[in-house]
Amino acid sequence: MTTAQRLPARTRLLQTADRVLFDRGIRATPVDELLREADVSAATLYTHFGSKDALVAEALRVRLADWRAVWDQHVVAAADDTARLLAVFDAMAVYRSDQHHPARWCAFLAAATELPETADEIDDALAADTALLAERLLHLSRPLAGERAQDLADEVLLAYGGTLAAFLRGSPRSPIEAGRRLAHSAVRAHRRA
Amino acid sequence: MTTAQRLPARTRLLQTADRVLFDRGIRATPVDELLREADVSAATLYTHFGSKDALVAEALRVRLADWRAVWDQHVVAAADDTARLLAVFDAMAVYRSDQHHPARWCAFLAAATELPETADEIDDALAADTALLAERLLHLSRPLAGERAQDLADEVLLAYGGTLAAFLRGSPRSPIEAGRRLAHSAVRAHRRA
DNA sequence: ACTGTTTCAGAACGATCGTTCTGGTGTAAC
DNA sequence: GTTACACCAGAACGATCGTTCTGAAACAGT
Repeated sequence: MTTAQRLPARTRLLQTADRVLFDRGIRATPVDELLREADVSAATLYTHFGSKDALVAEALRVRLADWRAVWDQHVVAAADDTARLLAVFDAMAVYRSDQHHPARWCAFLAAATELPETADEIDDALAADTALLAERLLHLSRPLAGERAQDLADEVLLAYGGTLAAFLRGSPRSPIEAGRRLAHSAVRAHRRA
Repeated sequence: MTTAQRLPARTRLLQTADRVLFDRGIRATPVDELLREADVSAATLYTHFGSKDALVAEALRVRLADWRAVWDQHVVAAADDTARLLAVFDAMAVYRSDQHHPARWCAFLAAATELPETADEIDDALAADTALLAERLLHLSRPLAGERAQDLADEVLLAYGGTLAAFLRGSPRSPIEAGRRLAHSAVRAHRRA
């Protein structure tokens, strides 16, 4: 058991937080459980992050960066404007199936629900997620809907959020397929107009 | 201050629970705060409900019944098949603007997020909400999409859930309008097919 | 070998919260 | 007037949890 291959405690904590907090619930997971799973002492956590909330906020920032990268790949790989806009659903499928990023549904919406009126850091992370989605979807909607791009972007954002809510609800069975179809019909509606 | 006009403690508790729990957060609201706002003693709460979770479950059941009634009214008042399917968005607008039913977003999805692995009663309430939505939307989709009614119902359910998630996210600004447009384009897509 | 840094295990503290207990008041039926 | 029931105020208990403290081990750079 050499220490050579061992990742630093901070990294282990972040990975464990991402894996456990957003899958079992943020408030439902006590700090002690994180410490046990990450094999880290309490003192180390609090020297690195200062509080559980700050760890949550940092885990959200990392998650957003990862998600953004996955989404990027699927946008650049898409063939045409429609595929680029709908790439968000393909990215979601890949991101969710990735064993390194389990989650009951959306980590950001879960944080907003579980932790109302807490650290500003967490609100900021949620705002950053929403801003990324809104800006990108608007940008990707422009070539398809022109002046009506904002409406189309709003609709695709709703289809995205509805897909996430469907995971929480457990219905329908294939949320991503339904979400993609929904967004697709929104695109067709705007192209005709 | 005669006692004549005073509602029974059980009713006051349920009304307060509906108003406070789902607006400020279920876990974020301590029992003591409910007791203070309902002007009820702790002993009374526990003789009537047995636990906070049971009170939450009962409040969810009442909320579902109220929501179902409002939705009903809008379905029967609708002019044609399309309006009947989209009536769920009009009902949402009315239900949300009703001062007696404030909420940060959806009480059922919030309960599922805030209280994972708790009382079965609460899971049952969420399941009942999803079942009501799924069955009704499927029924209302039949005259519009025939054999593809399930797909259309899934899509409208996603648009509905996305609208709720948009309230939590704060974006877009007018979620119900966007949700309605989204569902409308789904209907048109299925009518053409 | 010395020093600074990182990390550890584990106990302890303090606050919050759900729940129960004690003892009692007010009201309505008979 | 007594019995029964609904309700009250407030203290108290027990459990959980975030956080801090104590004291020490492992390791890196010089």
